[in-house]
Amino acid sequence: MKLKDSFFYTLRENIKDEESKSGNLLVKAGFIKKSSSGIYMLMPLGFKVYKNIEKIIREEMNKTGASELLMPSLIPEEVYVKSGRRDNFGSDMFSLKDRNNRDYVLGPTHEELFVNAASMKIKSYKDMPFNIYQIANKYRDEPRPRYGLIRVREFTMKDAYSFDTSEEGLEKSYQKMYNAYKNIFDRVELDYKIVTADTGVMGGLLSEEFQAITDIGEDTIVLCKHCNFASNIEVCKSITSKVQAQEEVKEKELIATPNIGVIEDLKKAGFPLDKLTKTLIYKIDDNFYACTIPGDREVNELKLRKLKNGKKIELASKEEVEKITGAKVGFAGPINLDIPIILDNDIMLMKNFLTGANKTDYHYINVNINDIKNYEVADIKTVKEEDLCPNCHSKLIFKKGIEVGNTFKLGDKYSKTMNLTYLDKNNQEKYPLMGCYGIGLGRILASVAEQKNDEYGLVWPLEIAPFKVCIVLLNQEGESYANKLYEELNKDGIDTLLDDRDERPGVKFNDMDLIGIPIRITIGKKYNEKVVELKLRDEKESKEIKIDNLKDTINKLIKNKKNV
RNA sequence: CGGGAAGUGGCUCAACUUGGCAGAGCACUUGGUUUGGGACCAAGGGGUUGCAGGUUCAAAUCCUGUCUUCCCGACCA
Repeated sequence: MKLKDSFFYTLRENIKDEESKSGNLLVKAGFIKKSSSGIYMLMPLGFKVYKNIEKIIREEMNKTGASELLMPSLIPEEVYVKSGRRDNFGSDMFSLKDRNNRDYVLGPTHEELFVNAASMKIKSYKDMPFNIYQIANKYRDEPRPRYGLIRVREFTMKDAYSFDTSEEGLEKSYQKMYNAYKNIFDRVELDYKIVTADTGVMGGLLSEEFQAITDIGEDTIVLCKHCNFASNIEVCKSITSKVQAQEEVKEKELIATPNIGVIEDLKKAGFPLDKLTKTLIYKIDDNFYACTIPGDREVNELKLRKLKNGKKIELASKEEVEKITGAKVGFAGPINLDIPIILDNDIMLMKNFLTGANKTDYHYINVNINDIKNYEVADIKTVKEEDLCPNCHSKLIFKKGIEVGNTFKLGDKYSKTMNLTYLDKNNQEKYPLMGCYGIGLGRILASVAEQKNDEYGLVWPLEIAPFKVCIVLLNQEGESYANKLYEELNKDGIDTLLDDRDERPGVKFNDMDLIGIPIRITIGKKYNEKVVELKLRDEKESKEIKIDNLKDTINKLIKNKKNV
């Protein structure tokens, strides 16, 4: 790209509508432009980065032997009704009608169509394993798009689907993808962690997320300081950090606690925090449960819902709580309740603790497990930082992450609902075992931008940078040399940009810094002495280089960077 | 969906409280001087103030409605 006669622009001021660092920088540097909420145009520079990411993904996918294909975006609604997922997606689906008043949706994900496609081949156990994938747009009407390209409504995703006849086969296919994903995220130089996660609307057996680490991450990921344990907080097992209390068991006692309902107030009233518990009434599908946890903890609704195999979980309303407990909100407790009681496993280690009395303005103190009848014990609380690692019992730390990739072992969930079968060796009808594997291209672009920038702008990793080299032409006598260098580098496959604009040096330097080109060649004052300058975007100082050595140096730089 | 904020040339914002010719900086055009980290001088072009309605002699400004965008939350591969 020669800047003079091409569609290149940058903005000088921050964009009001883009608060996230990546969103702001990408718009300012002319990589993207918002079209409407959660929908963006990819401008030439952004499209180049996008294509570089796409290329890496395609290369790594093809290396695994997967076959690329392309699915439509417009899909009859019926397809999702059949698989039972129409309701799961609800209003997250963009839906529309065709001229004959038939219902269509814009595909939010493509498991169903891939199963349909797979059925073209799958007849016998001999037809597997295989893996098919596409790089295509997905549409999800997010309730709240945000952070530039991070959470959007139209986005490009690479989604792959593997089909196997056995657990071992699925495991093998899964590992292949898992390794390909590691290669991909290593090549784009993302700082990421792989965590175990919830299977969510995908369903299935196992889900692992590839999380880019950044402060604006929407997920909290739990890491261990010592071992390699890593989990999304949603599913992170909580092992107790409490020790069994060693005191004498006392007799429970009803005490008046007028207007002191919430934990904060109980603390202020002088009750020791380690004796406090709280009991929350949850409604899972249509059943109520009382959940008692230590006073300083939070219930993990996902874990609780899964414990009861529920579809929908919500806190009971004020009215429902009052009806169930016979007391105002704030005084619920596990004693004398008519609904199932779930105690967090930490409660089992406590003695002489405090609970609500199911009587307005009263609590029990010195409650012990024996005072509670018909309870169930489970891990229902959310882990905290400094909790113990379920794996090695060191301390846990938290980080924020953006989910840039996700791998699922689906098992036979979709082959069953969509009735995809094959005949095995014994002429028995069986369901193939599936895996599905997604990567968000825009999210990679945005996450890298979010992680790699400085006060001057973006700092792209070499392999996905829109251009690897930029030539800043400051001395008109060097013009023909600049053009020659530009042609030669591009011919050698080194994507190079030439800033031949009639601008002041400061403007050129600032623009090149803003758009984050890794290698900068300045043709300036010393061109007459056959010397140019070379500066790396992520280094402060530039160095002078003889023209004769320039191409060698650039080649070496690119080679070395790749190997690192 | 709940809470908050904002819509004024391409961008960032002022004028709104107290109604009276719609402004500045950046960007753009022309001329000149400049030329190694976002130059300077001069002269220009560009806006039915998100949209609709109302009040008024007069509305960017007051009132009503509506749309859009962002932020916090809820939700979410």
